[in-house]
Amino acid sequence: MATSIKEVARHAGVSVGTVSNVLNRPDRVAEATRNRVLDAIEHLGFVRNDSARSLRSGRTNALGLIVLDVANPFFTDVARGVEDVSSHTGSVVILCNSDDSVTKQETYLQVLQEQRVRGVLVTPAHESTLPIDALRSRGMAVVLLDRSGERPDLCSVAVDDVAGGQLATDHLIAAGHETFAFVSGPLTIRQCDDRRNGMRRALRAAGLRLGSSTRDVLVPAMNARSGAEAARRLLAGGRENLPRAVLCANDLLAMGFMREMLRAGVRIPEDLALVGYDDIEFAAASAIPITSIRQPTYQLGQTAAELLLDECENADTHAHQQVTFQPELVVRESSGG
Amino acid sequence: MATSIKEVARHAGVSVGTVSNVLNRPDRVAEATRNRVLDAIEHLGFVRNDSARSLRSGRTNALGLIVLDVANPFFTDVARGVEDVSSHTGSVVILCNSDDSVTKQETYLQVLQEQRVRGVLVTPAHESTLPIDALRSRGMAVVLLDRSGERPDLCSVAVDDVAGGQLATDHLIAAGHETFAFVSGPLTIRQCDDRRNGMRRALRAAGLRLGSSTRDVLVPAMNARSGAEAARRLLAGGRENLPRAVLCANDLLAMGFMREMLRAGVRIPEDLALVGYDDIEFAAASAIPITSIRQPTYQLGQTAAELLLDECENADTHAHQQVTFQPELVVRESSGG
DNA sequence: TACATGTAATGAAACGTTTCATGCACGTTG
DNA sequence: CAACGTGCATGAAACGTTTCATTACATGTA
Repeated sequence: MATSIKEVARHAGVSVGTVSNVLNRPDRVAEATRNRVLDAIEHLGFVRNDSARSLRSGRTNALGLIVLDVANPFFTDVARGVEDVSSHTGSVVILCNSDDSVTKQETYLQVLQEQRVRGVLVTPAHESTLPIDALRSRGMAVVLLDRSGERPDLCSVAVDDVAGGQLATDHLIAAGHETFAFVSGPLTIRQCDDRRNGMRRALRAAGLRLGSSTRDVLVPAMNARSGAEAARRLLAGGRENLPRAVLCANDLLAMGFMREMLRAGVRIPEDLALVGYDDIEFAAASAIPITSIRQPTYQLGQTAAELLLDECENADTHAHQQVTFQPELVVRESSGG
Repeated sequence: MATSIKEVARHAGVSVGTVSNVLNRPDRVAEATRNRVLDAIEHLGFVRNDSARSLRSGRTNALGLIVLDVANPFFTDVARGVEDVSSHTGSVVILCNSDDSVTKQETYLQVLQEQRVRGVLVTPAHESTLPIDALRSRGMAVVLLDRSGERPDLCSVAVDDVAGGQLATDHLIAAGHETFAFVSGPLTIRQCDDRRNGMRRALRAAGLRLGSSTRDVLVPAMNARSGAEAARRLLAGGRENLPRAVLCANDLLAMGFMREMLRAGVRIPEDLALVGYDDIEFAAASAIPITSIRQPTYQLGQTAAELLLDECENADTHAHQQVTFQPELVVRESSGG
């Protein structure tokens, strides 16, 4: 079907070895010969067969990326960072959504091994333990995404969610507020738990008694609908008992929360200051722009890809790193500017 | 390095052919032998080498997906649809962002050919002509994404943007409005142009004179910032000259537009009815929920992947299809409910 | 007993590369 | 003139599978 190196060789009147050299070490071939080969390639429309290439050489130029769900803007940006880095090195990204399912994750790991990818970037599914040593022994590098240094013999890249929670809360404390609430999905989600801990740490540091100054409002999901539910629950306790400052575990929650509060006549930020998390594009575009915590998601992907590629290229000199990025406070109207 | 079929064969005391049969046609191998081989595979931690597999068989199980940018929620959902379908058939998706650059697109097409992917799903970069016949002649199936049937000998999947513009406008006309504006990015973007044409068609059908009843507000980008700019430009013409109904070419524009209008004291929908496009998640979550046009993005990806796989599997019976999905109006507060 | 039938397993060729030891033709040096 | 580099090109082996013609053996039938 497709033309092979052999046909090119025949057409150019050289041996296959020479064609391979033209492709891989053009400087070792005399100019006249090289041109003859290049003409033949052009003329026949020859395209290298990467399967043969990597079968023989033992290395592919593909990377695996396993995320929970690309439809989540967080992972989308990460994916973009990964793809940009790897495209610069001529590598190719195989995209996998695990949907936080251990089964899917394992299936994909198997497939990626069969593909003999050079390495995988993986956000481990909830509660799963990656068979990292088994992967390693098959020559696959592994970098953890969005999980901080659980193992020192591994590269990982994450954002410090405790610091983020703290940052947001410090901002609210500085504005003089004294009663707080944390609106969040289940605390079994690591991000939620970390952000909550950051909040509590900030409150303690400010000398506030946790029991009386703050409360948690836990809802089942991390979307706008759940945010609205949280607002209704607080409103049910009576207008006079509302907290003065609220931190939501992500921006979707904050948007739903805000809408419900406004509808009930609560003024933001005058009556209640609000801070979200993630700084998605829409946080700035909403009717009352939302103060939020920005994470360097794109950079997260970039860095992870760079670490992985370094581990592949320079296996001997490579030093495993646990990179933790610091989040950033973006102040907007919802918290009083 | 990695253990091969040969070692498995030796360990199980059979020939390599038998191991291959256990892997590919287990029913042709006697149970006792099969178990012996499976044990050996388990014991040695053998993982098939897909490079060798596809070199020999001439077919891979990889698909190429070239989009303009996965960071765009539209393409993210499409990608999700593609990935779900292909994972069911054990295929793998190679993700490529062309950033609407012809050069990048060509680079990726080259790489995908080298990978000998079974086919590509591609949103062609602006103004580019795909070398479809060349791809075909190398055995690669092609399905166009988000471009409607330009060629009858090709599968394509798209959403009818003209119908969408019409749908949105009919809704505004039905509400009794008589002065309109279309807020949009450059009309060189096909989606913008199509949606505008749909709008004009609806206006004409309602017997309105285009020249006096509607105007275009064109801004450089399709984001919230540009939406705000469009609003300021209209406000500069005097409050009394504002249109009564506005269609924005996407929801981000609509969000920025709305914010600026609210800030200027224009009431939505009382003073001005607003309709967006795309129905992104945040359209519903915004302070005044935005009426929008929903597109079946996930389904778009699914269908495209299915068409591609059918073209690969059943090359002989496959009939090329140009699928056009119909968009849907989602009415919310911003247009008066 | 001889023969056909069917089931299992075998062994080697082939896929398209890369790699490496080898060969050849020159020119240079002692 | 012999010996030796140097620069290019060659040809065959190897990578790990799949595939297929062939063999081996057991069972059933005439």
